Amino acid sequence: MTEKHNKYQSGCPIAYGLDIFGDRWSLLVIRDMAIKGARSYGELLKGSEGISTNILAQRLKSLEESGILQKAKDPQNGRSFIYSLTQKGRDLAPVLADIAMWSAKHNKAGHAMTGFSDKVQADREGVISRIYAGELP
Amino acid sequence: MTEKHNKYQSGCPIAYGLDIFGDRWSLLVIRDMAIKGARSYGELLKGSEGISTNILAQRLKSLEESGILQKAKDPQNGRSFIYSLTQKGRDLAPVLADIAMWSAKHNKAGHAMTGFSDKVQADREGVISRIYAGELP
DNA sequence: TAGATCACTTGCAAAATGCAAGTAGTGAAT
DNA sequence: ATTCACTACTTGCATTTTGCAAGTGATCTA
Repeated sequence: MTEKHNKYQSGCPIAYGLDIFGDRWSLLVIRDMAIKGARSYGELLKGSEGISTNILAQRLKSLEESGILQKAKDPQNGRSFIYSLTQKGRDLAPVLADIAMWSAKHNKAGHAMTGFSDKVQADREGVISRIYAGELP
Repeated sequence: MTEKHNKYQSGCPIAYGLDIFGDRWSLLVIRDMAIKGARSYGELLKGSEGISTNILAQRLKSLEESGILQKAKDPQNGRSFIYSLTQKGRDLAPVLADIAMWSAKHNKAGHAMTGFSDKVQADREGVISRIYAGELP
């Protein structure tokens, strides 16, 4: 795995993160894996608010190259692959948690998927440590 | 201020956040205001890793419409404006802090602007509460 | 009152995105 | 053994967004 994505490299830690997941879809893919337990291409395609298939393929490749996730053959089904977050990917749990808390506070129109916001607000640390451990929050 | 940006509206709290700041530049603008204390168009233009002027203008408008920041005339200088984060914008401090902590852990090549990472690692809560209060971390 | 500042806007090329359709390698059923 | 379906993509092309360079207009400054 090689670090790429250095298009905007500046040494700033915020910019480093954005260089990897600072686009419309990457964090949604990570969310689907971390929070919803999505593991296959098909699940991710259905999960991410209508991401198109070419963009999903591109993001998966890019996130794999950045060490956020890994791809393995499904031993149960030869035509399918299993995507899973690496520790580097699971370490983004606090970011997901804080965005959810921020939205819970500021999105007055929110209604769907409040489950995660609720869990985070009730027990932020517990949610984060479950994601760290590779479990569902 | 009207809530727009509902292009991808799904009700998910993560998607709500990404809808507002899920692009290459918005969080960098917010970072420059929250962490570096940037207040004018010119400072933001110089601060954000080479953002182009049309994109900066666009983002400032969009972030203002989303209630993240506000724009006021500079009473000292009639040709200049003062941009400042609203509480909604300052509430993103934990997100910035966690991205910085994540990068500190995973970006082995990092060197510039480690000051913020160091501060966050030493005293995350202090950094966040100073940003909440509108101070520099 | 001429020149510099500041905050943009405009025009155009280049890149990223979105959509629809197609492909390749299994697996399952006949 | 062959057809059909499933899974994970790839490809082509139109649309949208971005990036760069240059230009505009309203202050301030000398």
